[in-house]
Amino acid sequence: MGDASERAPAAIAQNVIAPAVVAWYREHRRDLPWREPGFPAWGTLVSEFMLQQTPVARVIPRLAEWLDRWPTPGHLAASPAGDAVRAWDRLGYPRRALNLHAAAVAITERHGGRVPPDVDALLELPGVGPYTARAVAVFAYGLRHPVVDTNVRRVLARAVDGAALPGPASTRRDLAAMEALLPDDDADAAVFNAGAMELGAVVCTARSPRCEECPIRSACAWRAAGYPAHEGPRAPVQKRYEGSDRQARGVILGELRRSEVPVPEGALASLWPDAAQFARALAGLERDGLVRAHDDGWVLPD
DNA sequence: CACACGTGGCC
DNA sequence: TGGCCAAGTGT
Repeated sequence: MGDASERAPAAIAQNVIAPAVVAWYREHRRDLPWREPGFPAWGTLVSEFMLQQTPVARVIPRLAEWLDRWPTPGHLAASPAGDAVRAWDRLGYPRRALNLHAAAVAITERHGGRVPPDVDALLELPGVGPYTARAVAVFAYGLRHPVVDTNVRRVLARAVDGAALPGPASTRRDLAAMEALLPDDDADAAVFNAGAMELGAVVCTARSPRCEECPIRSACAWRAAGYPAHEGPRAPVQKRYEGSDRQARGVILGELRRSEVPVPEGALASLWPDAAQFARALAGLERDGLVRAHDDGWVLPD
């Protein structure tokens, strides 16, 4: 008896949620650069790197500059990694720039300069995890995979689980939950993935969701339950940034980005009041490959 | 699995 | 003001 009673809810959800999200997306999608027809797979990969934890609005101008300067993986691979870190500017988490450069080198050396379409090959690239690999496979190549980001996790938590917010992320469970809703057709599946992300980004938002505008409100388990408040473990609160090691790293790297010549360690140290913390931050940057020791001080990597 | 990892905008 | 949040990944 398990089969029918367990499969039925998923089948119903797939028949209701996906078509509604797809129809809504076709009507309401934002015009974003990476959604333009003919946008290259390389552009998709670059945009996904930039979008890892950085808001869309801040990514758009940097992405355009980046692709103008490095229109293919080969172009980026031929530049020093430090140039990538500089061009990354203030997008945050600068090791993403380093990873993107390393990915460009790997693509050039192992994939003939073409961004690979398979999830497994993408996962082997530095800085590419479960989200980015599937996003590229789906949005750049139209393959059928579930794509789960923070927006999708929230939509699923509400619409399917009836919870205000997602619990702790579990890649395996989250992918299975999205897979259960995914249309069979490749193209429909890709649009549904994009639509679920878009829905979470503009309607089913973390704070003040606009449920009146939601295309799946009639199927939403959270709504049916009366919008219960979040219970259970809260996501770990981000540590204070002021005075943190992260801020110290940011100050050091900012100075090196700005300079075309090696910066003496003393000059860097003068930028941070706590000497021990400065030393820790600099050592961490060196360990991450974001800075390199030079005869006359410190520089960005080659 | 928990935590480190930048930066800026919003309420 | 200060906490929360943003198309995650690596360890």
